[in-house]
Amino acid sequence: MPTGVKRSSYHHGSLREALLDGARTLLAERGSQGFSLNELARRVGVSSAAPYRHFVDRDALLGELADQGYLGLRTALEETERPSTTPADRIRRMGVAYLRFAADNPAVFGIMFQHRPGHEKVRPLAFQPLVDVVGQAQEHGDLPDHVPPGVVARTIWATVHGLATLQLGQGFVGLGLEDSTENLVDQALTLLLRRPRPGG
Amino acid sequence: MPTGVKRSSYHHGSLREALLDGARTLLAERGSQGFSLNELARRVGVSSAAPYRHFVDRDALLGELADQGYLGLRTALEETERPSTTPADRIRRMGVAYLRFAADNPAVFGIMFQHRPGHEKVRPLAFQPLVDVVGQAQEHGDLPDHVPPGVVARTIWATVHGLATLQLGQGFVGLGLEDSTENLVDQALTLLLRRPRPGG
DNA sequence: CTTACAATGTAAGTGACGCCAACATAAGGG
DNA sequence: CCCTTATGTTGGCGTCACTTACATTGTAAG
Repeated sequence: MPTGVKRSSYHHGSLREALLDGARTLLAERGSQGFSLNELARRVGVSSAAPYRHFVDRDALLGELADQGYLGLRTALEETERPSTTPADRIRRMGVAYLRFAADNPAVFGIMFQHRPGHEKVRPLAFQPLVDVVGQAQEHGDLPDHVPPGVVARTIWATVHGLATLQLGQGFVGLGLEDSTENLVDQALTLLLRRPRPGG
Repeated sequence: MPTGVKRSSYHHGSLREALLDGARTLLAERGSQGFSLNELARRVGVSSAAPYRHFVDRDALLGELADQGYLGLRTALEETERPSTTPADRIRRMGVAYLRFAADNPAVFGIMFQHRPGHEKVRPLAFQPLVDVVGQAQEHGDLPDHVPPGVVARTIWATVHGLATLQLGQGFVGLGLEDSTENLVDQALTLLLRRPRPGG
């Protein structure tokens, strides 16, 4: 039964999924600060105590959304694969995809990177695609290979993650450096990658 | 009159400063999520309505702490100056100072980079020392000079900021890449700076 | 000095919040 | 069919941010 639709029976039928779906849109509207479990229950058409049958508390629900966010981020990074391009280009596309994901899901992105125990399990999954491509870029000569790929990937991740969080928090406003997402990523990664970008 | 000390007179005398001081320690204990204006008022020994004589709402108080945080971050970056070292080394020390600031003031750091209108004025102040040193590093040949210093500084900032936020959120846990703050910054900036670090 | 006023405190209350305990209803297996 | 378990509801607790009306004090003009 879809979110927000009145039900006739006492039991909802698929409340857990309805809560997760409703939480995503409520988060998009109100942000992670303004998110309210009571309002979510109200929208789904259920009492304010019902969600506690499916999630131990508010943080457990948000944590589940974060876990799903890691999977979504991973597939977003994986989907940057294209036939016959260089690893360096793939890294650029991953960076852009990362910023896009953050811009499209700002609240979930924020929750993903607050410290909540348990995320150490699922976060490496989103990190792995980058490590793989960095290894390829090292073989291809686009990145120094005297450093383990994990360390290089961590640096690239930090750079892209920093761009994403600063952009979300309007960190670049007021510096006189207005740029598009693509330029932001390009200018940053050009300093890290050894070869200049093919298109410029 | 210091925080938490009982007063005899009806008026506090310096409530505004006492609130800001108490807020810093309360934030350190509870984090920005668990921070409560009521508890702050209780600790300072004043009614829960009193803070509203000095701050329009909770966010205004936190915003003021964020503004002070920008000034503190700026001085932390400025204090990395040493006689007779290279600009590249100065950049490394700035990076370490940035991570230290974040680790020492995690809640304030988090508040600083959430989007709150007004911070566009004071944030460039903390950004400026880095821009200056990047310009020197370009003249010194440690960074490419065919790109404006602001753009290079933005990339370095993003990298260091990413390291800081990921470290705060335990982002590197579970990756099998445990490192000290100094190593984290060194390994990242070595990829950005052209010359290898003198010590290694 | 007094008296008016502005600044700064309190008390009490509002609606929303997260969460809990006790109870009601339904679903499903023996 | 009945009994257990899962999954809802009602009502309530304590806390929160914030407001309104009132109390107290510092200050400065008459």
